Amino acid sequence: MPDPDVIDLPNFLPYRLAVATDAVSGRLARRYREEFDLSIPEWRVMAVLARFPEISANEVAERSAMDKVQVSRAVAQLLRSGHLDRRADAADRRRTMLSLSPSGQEIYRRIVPMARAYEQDLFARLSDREADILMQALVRLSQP
Amino acid sequence: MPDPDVIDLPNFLPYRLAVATDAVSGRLARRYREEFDLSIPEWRVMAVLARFPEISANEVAERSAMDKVQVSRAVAQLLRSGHLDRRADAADRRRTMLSLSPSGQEIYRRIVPMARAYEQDLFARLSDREADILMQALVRLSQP
DNA sequence: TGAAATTAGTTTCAAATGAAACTATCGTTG
DNA sequence: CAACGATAGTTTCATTTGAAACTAATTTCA
Repeated sequence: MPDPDVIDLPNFLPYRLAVATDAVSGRLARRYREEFDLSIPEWRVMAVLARFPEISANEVAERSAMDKVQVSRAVAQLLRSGHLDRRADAADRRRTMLSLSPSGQEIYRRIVPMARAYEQDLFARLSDREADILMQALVRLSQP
Repeated sequence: MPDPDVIDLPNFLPYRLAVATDAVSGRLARRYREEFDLSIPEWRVMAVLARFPEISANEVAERSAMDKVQVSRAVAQLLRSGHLDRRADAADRRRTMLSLSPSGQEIYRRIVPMARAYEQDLFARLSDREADILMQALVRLSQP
């Protein structure tokens, strides 16, 4: 019977969640880095732009759970490595419209199977029902 | 029906996990900081020492999913703020035995109800069965 | 209209983090 | 027992990250 005055870290939800994310993100980050020389923020930007081409940096931020500073830095790096194209918005010259360059599309095309396979590897540890409940629980925990 | 060539970030498990952890840890970190002026690594060290008094820094690292550098830095800070006591191990003078100081115990005693209440707040978003499945799923995802 | 407030995005500076090197002590074995 | 390797913990240095300040363009509204 657990002592109510002492917290058992391995059973403490925020800790367990952080440990799981460290493990899952860590392995994935290593693959992005080794196989594609991308950081996770860079990958997120590419993933958003693959799904929503020609959007602004701010819209990328909204769709990737990153702030505008993170996006700005990831975009700068992706421009350096040639995976992104950027053009000024004629209607509002503060905004810049972003999209994957041909090289970015090519890399993205190669990332997708790896990312899917990795995700499948994770889901293989769970039954379908457990996976559903997990995904839904994570959404609930994300709410403010 | 989902496009197999495009990944939908909000439904991608590693992303959803990272977003949930950011939310959960972020809110908690803010409270530790505001109410107790502690970082999460410092809190982890204290939580481990409350449960396992008089252990070495290495043992703290093993029990807190941190590496020895993180533990060393957190311990240094906790010594500065007076929440930890440290004494050399007579048998092995490389090791130092750590424990919560009276002030550390006092802080810990005040943290526990806050941390439990916060965790309860999270679990309140889930049914008991969902919570069980979530906790178990997180353990499975943490495995190498 | 035009000054003030807002928005998009970047840069700066300080603090946090990670990897590798380092110090000190201990254990092992020739 | 002396040299060598292993272990506990710290420090250094480079990179990453976060918060705030900044620039440039746009919108608001007196």
